[in-house]
Amino acid sequence: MLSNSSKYALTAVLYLAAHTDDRQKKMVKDLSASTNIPKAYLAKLLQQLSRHNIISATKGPKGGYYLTEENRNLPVYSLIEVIDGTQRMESCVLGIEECNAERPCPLHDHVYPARDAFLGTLKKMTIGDLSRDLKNGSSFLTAQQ
Amino acid sequence: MLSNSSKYALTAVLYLAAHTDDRQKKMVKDLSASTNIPKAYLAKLLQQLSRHNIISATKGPKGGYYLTEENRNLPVYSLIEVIDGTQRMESCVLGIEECNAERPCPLHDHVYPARDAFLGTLKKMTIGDLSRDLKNGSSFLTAQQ
DNA sequence: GATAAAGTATGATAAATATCATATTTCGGA
DNA sequence: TCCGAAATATGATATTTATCATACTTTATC
Repeated sequence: MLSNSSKYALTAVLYLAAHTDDRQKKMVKDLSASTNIPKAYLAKLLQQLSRHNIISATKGPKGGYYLTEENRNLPVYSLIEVIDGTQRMESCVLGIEECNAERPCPLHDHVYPARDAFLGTLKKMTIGDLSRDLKNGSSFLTAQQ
Repeated sequence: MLSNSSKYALTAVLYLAAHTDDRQKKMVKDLSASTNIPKAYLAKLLQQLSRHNIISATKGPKGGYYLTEENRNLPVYSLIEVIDGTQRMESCVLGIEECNAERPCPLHDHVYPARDAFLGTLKKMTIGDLSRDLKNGSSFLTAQQ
């Protein structure tokens, strides 16, 4: 449903949410090792997110990526928007341009309630919200070792 | 959410459901024209579906693609399975292998109810079900001309 | 049975996505 | 103030997905 890029990006950002703040930062290298995401690819994704102010970064020694309080309050969907754009999740399931309640595609009335609930959740939940379970050990980012 | 291929395939099959039966068949060429799906690409998709008995075909003059009663009773999801496989829709939103209720990813509990409802609908509704609205003019496969 | 009209099989090309590599910029600390 | 550690920018390669093309097989009809 999400692109690989979004999956990687979201995983990395949730990791940052659980393990960084203004004083504790993480380098791409370490993030890559912890999340099993290819380093160079991850670097590119993080750069995109940083450019759009979804995450924070400082260069130089002792630098790295991290999340501010502001970053944490962004909805999960804002990250997906930056990486995948809005089209992928929001356009008609059949790809029909002019699909709406007045002129619905055959799937419209049947699947849209569920899909809208799915999207609604992504738009409502923030990065910080999701990281809470991670921090207290009731959710996980990697398979059991 | 669906691949382009699945979107095309589903659109074409719903068109077949509304316009064909054992006696009224449609050639790829006409299907392509009616649905605005590239002809050669559509041909390949229909071949896949035919090979997996999702749709029916007869060769030679007067031949073409069509849906039997049996074809109509297949759930929409069976078509998606053939084209996209099951992975795309059913695997963890974050792509984590071992993600389940006991060891959930951070999104699991929040988005899975909605996603399961979405998938459930695709598995419950049949091609025939969806074609009914099309036939009586209360749903549409193309944008207004 | 010859012919032409259809689907079938297979492979080639194009575009998008995922992945890798490398040079540049910024900045902390000796 | 200079060195190295980090992100940043840019571009190259590989893989997947979408698209096109073409030769082959089956079958209705004359």
